[in-house]
Amino acid sequence: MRPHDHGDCIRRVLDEAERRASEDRVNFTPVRRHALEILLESHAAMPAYGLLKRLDEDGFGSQPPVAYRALDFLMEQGFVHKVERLNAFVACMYPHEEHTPAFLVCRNCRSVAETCVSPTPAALRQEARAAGFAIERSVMEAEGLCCACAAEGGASCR
Amino acid sequence: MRPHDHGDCIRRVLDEAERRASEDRVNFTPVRRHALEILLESHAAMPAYGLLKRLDEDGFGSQPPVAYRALDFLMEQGFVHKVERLNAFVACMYPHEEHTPAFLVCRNCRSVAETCVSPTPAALRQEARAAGFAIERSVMEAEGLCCACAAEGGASCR
DNA sequence: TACAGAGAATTATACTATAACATTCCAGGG
DNA sequence: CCCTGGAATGTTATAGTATAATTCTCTGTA
Repeated sequence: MRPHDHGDCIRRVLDEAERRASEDRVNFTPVRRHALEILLESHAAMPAYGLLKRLDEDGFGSQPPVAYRALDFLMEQGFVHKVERLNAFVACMYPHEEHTPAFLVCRNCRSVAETCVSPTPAALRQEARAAGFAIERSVMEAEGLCCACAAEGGASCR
Repeated sequence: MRPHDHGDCIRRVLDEAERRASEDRVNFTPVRRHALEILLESHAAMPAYGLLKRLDEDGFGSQPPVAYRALDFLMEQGFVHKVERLNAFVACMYPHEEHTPAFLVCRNCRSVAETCVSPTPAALRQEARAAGFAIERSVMEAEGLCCACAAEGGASCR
């Protein structure tokens, strides 16, 4: 992850989410909003039970469905992606555009850099067409070492 | 998945795995081999506990590590991939070549068509370079409807 | 024989996710 | 005003996925 004004980056995404939610007339309830805020705090992927713990601490309830419902909503709206490789979740950095998310997942610090590979790479589209397969969504996940962790020889970067 | 001579397809992959294993002097033990055979029986993704059940029925033990150890080995050797989206495993159709696996996962029948998108798509490689991220492995997963299921209007194809 | 290393067995537990059903709350129609 | 239907939430229970930790058992070799 490159250095950036994280406060600004949070605000920008949150504003966009707010705008989109009211535009689409979907119910951006407190628990949903707070879940998004928590995920926006860092660019690391957060497991569902980590999110649940935070939500519980902040008074939103302690049972798994609390977290999973919020996550389902946020994913449907495209505000959050699941990083399958980690069974964990990250706030989307590009909530304003249709895209095929791609993740650079650091195996050391679990930071996740999201980038758009848009649209689906031609090679895959072509394979799908040849097989008569109708792609509805797709994702790419790459695992490796982020810049910071590589610099520290694999030690933690946080 | 297109129709194909599945018996031949199994034999081909199994032979190749056998050859590679003896070449690399890795220990292709009975449980490991049998796990691969089970996964080769179909192109659908099999969950770890489904594999475990089969291994148990065939007398290889009933505890989770039985399956996970075999799977770890097979994945290390590149004979098997994990389909993260499904938390399930498929035998690799291209064990003879270095590749970035890509999966076309049918959301209806769970069949998995593997294809190579080789090497990592340029767009992602470039993003990674820009971020100073060192990719060690990557995978693509697309979800949608396979040919057969689409033809049946979304009903089961098996 | 003694030892080292790989693989396997065993036991226990941690983590991830969903099913199923009850309750609350609020907007829109009668 | 009531009531009703849907969305959201609360609650309890359980299903499914994965790994930790320890011990055992071979087998090849010094």
